[in-house]
Amino acid sequence: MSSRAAQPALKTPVSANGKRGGNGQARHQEQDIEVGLDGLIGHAGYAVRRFQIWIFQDFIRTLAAVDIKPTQYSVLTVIGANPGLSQMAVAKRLGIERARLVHLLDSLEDRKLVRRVQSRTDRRSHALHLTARGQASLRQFKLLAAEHERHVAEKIGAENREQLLRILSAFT
Amino acid sequence: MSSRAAQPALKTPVSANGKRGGNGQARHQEQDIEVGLDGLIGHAGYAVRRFQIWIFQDFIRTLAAVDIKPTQYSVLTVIGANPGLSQMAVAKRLGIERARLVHLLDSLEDRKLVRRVQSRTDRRSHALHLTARGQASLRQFKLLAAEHERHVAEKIGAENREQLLRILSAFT
DNA sequence: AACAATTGTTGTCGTCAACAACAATATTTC
DNA sequence: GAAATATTGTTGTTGACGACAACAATTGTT
Repeated sequence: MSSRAAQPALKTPVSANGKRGGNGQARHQEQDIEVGLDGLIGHAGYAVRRFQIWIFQDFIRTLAAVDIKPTQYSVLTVIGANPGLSQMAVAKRLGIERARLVHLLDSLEDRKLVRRVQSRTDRRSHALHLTARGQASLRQFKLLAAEHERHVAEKIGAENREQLLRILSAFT
Repeated sequence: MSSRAAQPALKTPVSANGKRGGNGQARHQEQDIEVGLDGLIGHAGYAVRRFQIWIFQDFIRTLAAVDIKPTQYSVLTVIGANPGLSQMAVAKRLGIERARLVHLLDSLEDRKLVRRVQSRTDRRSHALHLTARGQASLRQFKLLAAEHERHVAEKIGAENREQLLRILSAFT
């Protein structure tokens, strides 16, 4: 571990401020002081959560001009690769609830990127297709997404990114 | 569903066709058919998101008996390692908004795990401390969190987990 | 034909991030 | 030292999101 005690240490680098030379002048520099994470370091979940936040923010920023968020991109990509899928199938594949997918598709349909076509084989379900505009747009989105992916590579290193994809390939 | 789920996904995107009449009998087995992710594979963000969902669910499940969620655990850990921190400092360190931290601390204070002590050097701020009960509880939480971490190692492999932590160490 | 399951839809609830506004207090500036 | 500015904790609002529950229409099952 790094510097600080791993156990219930009552002393801490941060609170030193309170005891030390104790003149009443407390300048607000607490923010600069190193705050120990203790047990949090070594937790995969914490690192993954922080990384996921970063990566989503970069995706949103990179695709801000076209106003496409990660979930929307994933829906468009799956429909583009598998035209005619039902909403249930898309939801299942992406781990989205069908109730949520309804709103996502409403938005994408409003933007004329997706069409819900009544299925002839099952009148309950809708066959999902990209419109011509949706296909053209998706091509552009993919270019921007590739740029985002380059940002990731810059951030963590190209070979680290490869390793990451390999390690997490089971979750796709 | 659609008769033959559009296409065998991984192979040919049906794009060009669209009009292939041959739908025949529709058995509802679309769910079993492999749905291609196309461009989604190779996107770090997608894999990371799915993994993060899995890892949080396992954490919540593993610590369900003590009713501690990931964010609560991170707050307790940081306070335990750095007693006397202000709410602002904790929020900044963990990337939580201070508005959100208010509710988190309300809950933890109700459960007698944390105490907000009025700071003598800055009457605006609260010095955060674990109660005796909070310290004892945190020790138990850490044991359960370690068990969760073992689940992660089982899921992706111990050395893959190590690599992951190394790759993402910059985000902690 | 009666019953059960699936699909899309609507709605509610709880979590969470992102803001905005505010009172109390602290710091800075003149 | 007084006024202007900034920070801290708090409350509230908004919107995205997952988890559920209920429902009509339709399909599958017995």
